[in-house]
Amino acid sequence: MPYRIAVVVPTPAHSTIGGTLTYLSELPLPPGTLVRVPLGSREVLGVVWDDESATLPERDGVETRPIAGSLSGIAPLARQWRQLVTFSANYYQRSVGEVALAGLPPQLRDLDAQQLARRLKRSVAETADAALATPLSLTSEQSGALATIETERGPFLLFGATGSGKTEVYLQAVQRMLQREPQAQALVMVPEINLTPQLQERFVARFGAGNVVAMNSGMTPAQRLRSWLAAHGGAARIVLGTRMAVFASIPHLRLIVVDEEHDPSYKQQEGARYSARDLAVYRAQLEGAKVLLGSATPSLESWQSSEKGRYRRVLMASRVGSAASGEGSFPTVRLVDMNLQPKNTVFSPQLLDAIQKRIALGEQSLVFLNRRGYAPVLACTACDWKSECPNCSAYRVFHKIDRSLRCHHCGYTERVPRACPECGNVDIAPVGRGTERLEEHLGDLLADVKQANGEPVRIARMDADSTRLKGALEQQLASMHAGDVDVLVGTQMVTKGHDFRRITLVAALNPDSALFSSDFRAPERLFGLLMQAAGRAGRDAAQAGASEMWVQTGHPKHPLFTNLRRHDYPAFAAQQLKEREQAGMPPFGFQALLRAEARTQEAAQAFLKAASAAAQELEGADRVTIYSAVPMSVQRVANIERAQMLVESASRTALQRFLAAWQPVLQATREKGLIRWAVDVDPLVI
DNA sequence: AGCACGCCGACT
DNA sequence: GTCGGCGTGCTC
Repeated sequence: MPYRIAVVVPTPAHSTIGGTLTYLSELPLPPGTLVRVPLGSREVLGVVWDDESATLPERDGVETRPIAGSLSGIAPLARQWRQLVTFSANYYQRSVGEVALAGLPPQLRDLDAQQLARRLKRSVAETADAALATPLSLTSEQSGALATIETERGPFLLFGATGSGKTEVYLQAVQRMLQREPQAQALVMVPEINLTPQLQERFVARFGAGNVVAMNSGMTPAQRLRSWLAAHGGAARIVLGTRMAVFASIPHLRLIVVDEEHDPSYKQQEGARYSARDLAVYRAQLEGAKVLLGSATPSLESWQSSEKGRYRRVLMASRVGSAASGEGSFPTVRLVDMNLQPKNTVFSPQLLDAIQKRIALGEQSLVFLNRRGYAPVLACTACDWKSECPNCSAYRVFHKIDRSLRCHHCGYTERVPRACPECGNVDIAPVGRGTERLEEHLGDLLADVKQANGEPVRIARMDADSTRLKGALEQQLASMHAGDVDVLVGTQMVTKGHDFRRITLVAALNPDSALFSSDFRAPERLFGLLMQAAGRAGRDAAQAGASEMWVQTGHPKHPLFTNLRRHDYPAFAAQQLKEREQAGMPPFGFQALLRAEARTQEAAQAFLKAASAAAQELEGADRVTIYSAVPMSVQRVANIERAQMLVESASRTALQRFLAAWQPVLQATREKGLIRWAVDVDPLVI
């Protein structure tokens, strides 16, 4: 007598299958069991789900089919994991099956029963521990932070300056928890895949390779399966990964660490657009685990939560190794008023002079500019031709190294034409500058400058282009550490995490665009970026007081810089939060975006307008504001037109209710030429 | 998302 | 006369 079971299958959000499907099974399978089921003409991986009201009605004419098999070697996924998936699917407006299957390693789908059994056996076999590094001794601030984390409930916002030793706090918080509970597991998340190797090294040195597994998108399918099985089986005590790791199956999860919690990389930007940081807080609550968010410049959302007491703020103000917690242990911020410089000055004489002094001292400088390539546009000097991308509403960037024009949106690349394609004029010139041109320009400016030993100055560049090849990043980092570079030019990539001990000067050349951006989060990002960049200078406490952060700006009196100068994040946050509150912006208001992609801009907007009109009829529509449909800032990418529409509410619950009611309406809305649409809840970029 | 079914152009 | 373009629609 077969049992009827509810199963979630991988279907995208707006297919008509949002809930569970009913299958037949000879055995009663508990929720969380992995099963293979027939779906249409193919066989897919599914998860047995809690049979509640979400099950789609079994319709006449559609026969209920038996499951094809179950993955009996793998323990069912825990109730808390299923709850996390269900919550995420509902909150971010996707199907449960899509979120569930996206959270599982892809190989689980592809391997047959024997292959899986082999992998399982192998994952159990290995646990050999090398000698473990001993914990570092702690500053009183670090000990205090640990004590708070031990004794209170959280969530915790570890507000720690760069260099204050947050990583050691994570390590010891994990260590204490693992020692206290023999089965306990920890999840440690980092924003970028680039940052995993160095953190992994530290965790492996402390806890042994057998206890630590990594999870990020750079791993091979086989590695991912291995890590997943080790975490799911409980053998891996520590899971270290990027945002996807928030969905890892960790049955005895007791502690979650979110490092650099303000980092926008925690927001997934395709498929289910979840915030791994927000889900970490939710998951901790589900599992009864502690959660620790760490940052020197927290997101204003988290900061506001700590102001209101929803999060417990833990402060670590001073750098490890500094004599006292005085201002002197942070780099001095020097603002250069570019209004006083000749127009189009790239390096002010003061900054150039300061860099030369550092070179003479044998110290390193870091110049950062958030734009890669040689020049963002190439233009004809005779007619109005510019290097537009034929497929996107954007300019192709000039890369001098391989004389190419590259579109950074769709990847379309061509060799630079010899002459203007419009008028034949041979004089086509770069406009503006990126890191390549900056490196070249700096080379000219410092051509006659020598190091103390009489050798010429060594300038290097580090950005997504220079580190594309495998091993290139590691090599560049190594030459920085070895002192083989005097001045490093780079994009924001260089400001993240890397521990450059010899840098004593950091310069931001032109950060002004963020001050007056239409994106209300631009100042928050800029402040974080500059604080991070400043944190690169003087990581060695001995030099910290003598190091400098230079900012060239046309607005030296701007409050953002005033607060930067004082290293005063709380004052910056207070000022920003006041503005946000007055404008009803997050975290005081809640937002969602409806995005549409279509053949034509008209079709994309027509869909949004129809959705808007239909929304007026819905219950709860009076508690949200729906703005007009507008083209996205880059309106066309790869010949697809894009438009979006903002929905706002003063209440998160009201917004959620509205979105849930809107979903079926959106699914029913057809528009000729529409390619796809998606809802982005709590969008980071508007 | 896949994968089918379904109706109109250039080829063995 | 068929192979194949990708437009709509379904999957327990």
